[in-house]
Amino acid sequence: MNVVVAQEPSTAARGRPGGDESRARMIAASARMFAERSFDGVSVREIANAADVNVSAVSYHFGGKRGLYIAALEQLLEEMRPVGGPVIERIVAVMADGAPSVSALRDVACFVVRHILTKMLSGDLEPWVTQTVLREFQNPTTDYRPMLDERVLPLHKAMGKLTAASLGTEVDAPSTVLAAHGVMGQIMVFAAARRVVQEELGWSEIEPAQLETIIEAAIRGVLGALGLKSDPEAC
Amino acid sequence: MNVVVAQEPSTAARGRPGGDESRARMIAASARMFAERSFDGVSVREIANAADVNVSAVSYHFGGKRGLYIAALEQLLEEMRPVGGPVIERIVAVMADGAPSVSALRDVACFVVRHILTKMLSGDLEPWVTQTVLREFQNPTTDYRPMLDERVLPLHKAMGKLTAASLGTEVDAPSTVLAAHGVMGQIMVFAAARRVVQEELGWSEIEPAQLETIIEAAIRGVLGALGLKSDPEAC
DNA sequence: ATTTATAAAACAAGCGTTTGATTAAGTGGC
DNA sequence: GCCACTTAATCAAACGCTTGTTTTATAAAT
Repeated sequence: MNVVVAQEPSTAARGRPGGDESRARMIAASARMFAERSFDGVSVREIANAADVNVSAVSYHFGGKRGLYIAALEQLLEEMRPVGGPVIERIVAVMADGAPSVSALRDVACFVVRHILTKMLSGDLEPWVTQTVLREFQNPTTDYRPMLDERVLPLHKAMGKLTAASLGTEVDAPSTVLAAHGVMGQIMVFAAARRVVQEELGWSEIEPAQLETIIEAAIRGVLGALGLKSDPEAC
Repeated sequence: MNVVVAQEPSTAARGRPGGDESRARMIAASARMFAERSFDGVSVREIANAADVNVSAVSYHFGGKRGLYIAALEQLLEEMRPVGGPVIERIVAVMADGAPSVSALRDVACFVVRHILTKMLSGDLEPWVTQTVLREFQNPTTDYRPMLDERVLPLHKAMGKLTAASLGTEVDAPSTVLAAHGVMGQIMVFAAARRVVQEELGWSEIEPAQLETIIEAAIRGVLGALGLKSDPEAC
């Protein structure tokens, strides 16, 4: 996780410096631990050790363990922005000019699959970031509500528009919403099952060649599910 | 979760009775709690309260919290048997007579989708049972290894056979394995996202009519992804 | 002198497990 | 049939440890 330390404005701050760095280290260390072991599986002392701060720093800077947890989620939310943003923009753009052609729909569908899988499976995002998203998707909680509201559902809305245009159904029809979920399922399953896939195919890492194989398989499936000509080589 | 209490043989046991009932109640209460809040999020005292036993009963009967945890997982494993078993049998059966026809492949694919979704989304399995499976699929752990080895991977192997026959690819080719994952993703996404789907479509419960709508959408998507004629009404 | 941050120590609460006593059953001798 | 003994299960209390938070002192800056 890349954590940006806020640059102070030119007016000098008073007091002992270093709080920004400490807060950043605590957020970075804890975000990963919370993602991997969830809230109760991580102790304040472990976070403090990993972040190289005193154990009381968590209460001092964040008001307590839960405050740090919320701060870490907000950081994750920010990290997720480049995943769905471009997809939504591309889908909205292709719809802007009236009913898009089959060719245009295929191009968008190909882009969607390629972009999301590249973001999720290459080094851009750590695996546990996508794990956190998937867990929230599966079991929505109050804590992660913004993740759902601001990242997942808008992406789903956009996918619904692409699906409606491809299948010739109404955007808000249940069959469209469900088909869009099916399409997302075909993409997200590779994030969810990345370790299982690696084990089954004997891949120690997902290198660019393997990523391309996954993208191609996913494109074929998604085009097929959308009723578009499923020939990924044309992408 | 239906927990069966072992019937004692005709020879009477010595000692105070009731241990079987207490163990069953502890397993049932804890399985759900572990699924919802994972191991560290549940305390022995909470389990004891929910199961109406003394707190020391966990250590007495199971050797401790972790022993109970393992026992609960084994129970879940048993619960999952009727989900994948019939699917594997059906796929194996259709392959037994050489290359199946497209019509036969469609029938099997329809059955697979209908069976799995019916098991997962109707009252047959509690939502948190499927949540546990999905969590293990996403983040395989030592604890859940049998769930993966004995339930999930065999089902995936069978799905790979169906996929290879449908797409005309080699069973063990990476593209087949990945396409099979895509197909499973299209089905499992409805278990994973059941709460999100309910919220989006305004469904308070997934009644039989809604379940049928989901099944139909999933069948259409799966048939499309498998390159089979995607007309679910023919199922 | 003030403000901000850090550190060590302590606190109260909860944790999982153990201990010793009690209860509820069955068994065998008389 | 009654009683003593054995076995299995349950109970309340206690234990040692870990938890998140607070307190007080110290350090580093303006």
